[in-house]
Amino acid sequence: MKRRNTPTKEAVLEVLKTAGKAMSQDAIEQEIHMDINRATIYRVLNRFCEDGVLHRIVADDGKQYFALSDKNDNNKVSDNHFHFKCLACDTIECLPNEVSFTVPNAYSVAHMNCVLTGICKDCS
Amino acid sequence: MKRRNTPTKEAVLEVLKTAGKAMSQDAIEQEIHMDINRATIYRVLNRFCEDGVLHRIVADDGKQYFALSDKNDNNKVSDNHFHFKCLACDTIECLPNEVSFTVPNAYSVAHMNCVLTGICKDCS
DNA sequence: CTAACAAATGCGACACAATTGCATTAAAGA
DNA sequence: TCTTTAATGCAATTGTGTCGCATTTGTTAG
Repeated sequence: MKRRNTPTKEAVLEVLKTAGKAMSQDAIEQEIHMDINRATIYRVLNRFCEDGVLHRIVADDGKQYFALSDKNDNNKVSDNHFHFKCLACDTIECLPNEVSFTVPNAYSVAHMNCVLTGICKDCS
Repeated sequence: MKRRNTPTKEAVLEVLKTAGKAMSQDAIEQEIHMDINRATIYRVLNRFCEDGVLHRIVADDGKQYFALSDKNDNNKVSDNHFHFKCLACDTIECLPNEVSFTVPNAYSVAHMNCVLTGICKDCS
């Protein structure tokens, strides 16, 4: 199952890079100046998540948002940071802060999804 | 808009108290031994959230889960804790750990939704 | 350059969570 | 008991995300 380069993939990545924020499928579709099917965009986004290019955030509106994964020096993906959803401009951005937590004994954590909601610097 | 006591409200609260965990609408409906409409359960849950009796967690499956709000000594609601969703038994519980975080200047936080996913103590 | 294979796409239908409008029922106070 | 209006049931609707299947297109081998 080798991946192929397609105009759709490039366009989606380009939009996300330009925005510098997490975006939902419909926001991406609006921003792309091409006619791409909804299902295709979802499939592209899901593949990017599988490949570690993007990571998925589920906001408290129940919707999925996608943002570029930042890789550290060892090229290891690290997405254990907080996300911030602004109530005013309705965007989601990745905060630099790492999430620090401890869990009780015998619990093991595979994944985290932490979203803070409020007013961002541009809207305050 | 004064609230009234109804069998539905009592039943929903009872189920959540007994479970001691966060539950979704369909899980609550299954557990209640009455025939209550889906929309009604949602309305009851939403009212409880408005009144601070329950708090709402949105898991990374995009679904809403509801749990009793724990109030501290001053009867002030404090729901700034982590939630843990077990992949094995598919339940969500409130962890005792408070979420500690800092946000960049000029950001203000109104609400948080932090869910850790993994294997809980009963399933490991 | 062409042919062949399989990944990617478009389209429509579908599944599911959650909400809403409206008519009806029932809780609570007078 | 009567009145008021919050709460409920029902059906329809909205919105997000997925899936099956036929078609297109990227990639590689010859």
